[in-house]
Amino acid sequence: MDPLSVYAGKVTAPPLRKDAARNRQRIIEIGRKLVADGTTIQLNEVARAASVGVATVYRHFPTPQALIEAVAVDGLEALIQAAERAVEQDDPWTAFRDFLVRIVDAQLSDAALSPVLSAPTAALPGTAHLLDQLSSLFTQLFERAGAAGQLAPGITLADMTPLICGIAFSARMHPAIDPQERAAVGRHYLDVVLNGLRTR
Amino acid sequence: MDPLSVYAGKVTAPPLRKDAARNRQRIIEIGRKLVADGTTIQLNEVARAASVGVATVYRHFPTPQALIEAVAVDGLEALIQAAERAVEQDDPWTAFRDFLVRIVDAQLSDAALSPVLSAPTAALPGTAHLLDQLSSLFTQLFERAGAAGQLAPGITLADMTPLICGIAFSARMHPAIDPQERAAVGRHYLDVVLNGLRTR
DNA sequence: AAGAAAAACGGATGATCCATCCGTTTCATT
DNA sequence: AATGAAACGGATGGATCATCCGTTTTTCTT
Repeated sequence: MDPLSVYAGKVTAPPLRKDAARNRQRIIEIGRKLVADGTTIQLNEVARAASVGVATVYRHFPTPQALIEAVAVDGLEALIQAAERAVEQDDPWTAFRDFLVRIVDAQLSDAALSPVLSAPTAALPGTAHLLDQLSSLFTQLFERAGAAGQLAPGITLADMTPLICGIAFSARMHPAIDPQERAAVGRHYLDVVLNGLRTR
Repeated sequence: MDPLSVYAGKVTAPPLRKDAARNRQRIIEIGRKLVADGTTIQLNEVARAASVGVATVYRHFPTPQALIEAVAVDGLEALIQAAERAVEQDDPWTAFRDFLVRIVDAQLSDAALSPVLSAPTAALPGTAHLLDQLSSLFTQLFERAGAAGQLAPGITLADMTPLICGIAFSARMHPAIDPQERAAVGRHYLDVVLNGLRTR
């Protein structure tokens, strides 16, 4: 039987070989460190730091962007869980607002998230799937808030991702040293935008 | 007499030699084209396109950032003029708002401006000077609006540059094709933020 | 457990990109 | 026209990128 047909259409790829899984994990770990430090990712350098051949890195992650996405997976899953909890919330506006607080905060504390959330297209299929889930949940939150008459007219779903990423961008640009303070700045900017977004 | 002492403290450098001025202009023209196209700037490539030696490019602009700043000069000067006109405006809020509209629009129509306005430090002394002028004029606009009681408490001068650049970032992220439409999106996002900023 | 097939590995290496250095040319000055 | 200073160009050494292929490791089969 052709392996291609076996996995065709599946999101889950065949399980990795033991050594491959180990190396992949090592690479991601190094990637996480580099992303956190704000260093621009160089795949050759990642290989050296992970004590792994260059080709191994390139096989797993053809581009730095792909590695960043792999690093972002945990954060994306956490956001999806938060969105799932939010859709359970009774009050549409509270659900909407709390989730936005969460997503801004996440972008500021996890440097891998911003590039993934603001990238037009994903490099890894796994990321695309997570982004789809997140997008679908967020759409619900947005439409519920809109249906409850809480959103000013003229605001569309397509505006939300840019606005959220713009807020994170602004907060990152603010000359705040300490992460705590930066989170507060992000929260502040979000409040400004939410004020502007809300029906008055 | 030591040339250093002659020019010490002056912003204006000794006039360029004829050939140097010509080459500098050529290089900037090519740079303008590349920036407009959104291409990442490679100094060797710029040299080739400008029919000039690599060293000539590096002598004038040690980094891509420096070339971008040179390209941005016209836009910066236009913004300074707009700010000067705005401080003449009678109504503090109108002056403030109109200038923000202008600066957002400028960032969206001139791709060289964003990196310069959001960069923490300038690569060329000329840019630093222009940014200082702009900053000083904007401070006046901001403080007048604040003194008129039009700004919500909690908003500081240090928030304004991040917020403005964030708005431009958001608009650039929006999936709008046509520049006209993108300008409208930027204007829209600015309205949202201004709503949130204003005392109610 | 042994052997074979498949999967993954590593790092040498050619290709590409970067930026400096220095011999030559052009310009301004007298 | 001569001289010194300023600017020029591009060859080139150094760094980074990413592929290719001979070797090793794992998994599967019998």
